[in-house]
Amino acid sequence: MGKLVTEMLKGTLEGIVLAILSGRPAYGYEITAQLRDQGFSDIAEGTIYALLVRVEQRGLVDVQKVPSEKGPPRKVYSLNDQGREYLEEFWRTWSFLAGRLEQLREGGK
Amino acid sequence: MGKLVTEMLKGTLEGIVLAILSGRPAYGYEITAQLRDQGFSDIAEGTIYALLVRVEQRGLVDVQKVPSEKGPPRKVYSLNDQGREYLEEFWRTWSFLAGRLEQLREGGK
DNA sequence: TCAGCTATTCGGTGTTGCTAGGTAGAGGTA
DNA sequence: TACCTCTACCTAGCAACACCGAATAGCTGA
Repeated sequence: MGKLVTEMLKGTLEGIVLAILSGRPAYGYEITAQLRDQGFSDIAEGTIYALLVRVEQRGLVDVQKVPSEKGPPRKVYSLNDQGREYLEEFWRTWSFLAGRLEQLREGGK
Repeated sequence: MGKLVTEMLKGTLEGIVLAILSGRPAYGYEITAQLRDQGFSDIAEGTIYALLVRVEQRGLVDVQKVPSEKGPPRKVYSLNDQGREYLEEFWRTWSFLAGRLEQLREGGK
């Protein structure tokens, strides 16, 4: 996709990644691949790693280093309680925004 | 609301404003007030004006200066054909993103 | 005259995703 | 050995965007 998605991802990508982690723990490389499979075709790897560092520093996730058979050790992230709380807040905010936009879309027809 | 909304608005606020303009022409001050009424309580005025300048420079809107009875002349913006096309693209992108997030939300339960 | 509302503009800041590299481990091939 | 490929992570510099704070300007009513 294009620049539109890029701008929209600002603020939502974080929630997306946390939502993925709420399902099960995962590591950066894996998350990137998963997102690409799901249609976010041009997500940059660096973006995900930087994002994971940020959420870790904010204490939303726990990290565990796990050796890989195929390369350098993986940093496996898992959502902790604080992260789960934050994710709920994210969903509330998202619902608000999505509601407004839905309304605007209806009105515009 | 908080920082979450601020970050989410990046990329979507533009579409929101264009969607408002697709209903009828409007000027900056009016748009700001309307957004605040609709729940975007802490939208900064400066943000809207800057956004309007951007979309004007990209040729998505036409501008007309109209005298006001209550203050300085208003700059009334109206969506043109190019803007209408762009707005459709915006909705497509939004739908994609909203779909992905909806799916994630379901899965996370 | 001065406060208050309307209406627009601008400079500086922080956050965020992208670009474009680099580092490093393990396996396969010539 | 030398080289390539895949896995896996990291980093510096950049552009876009929303916010903050302040300034400017026109009009009205106390």
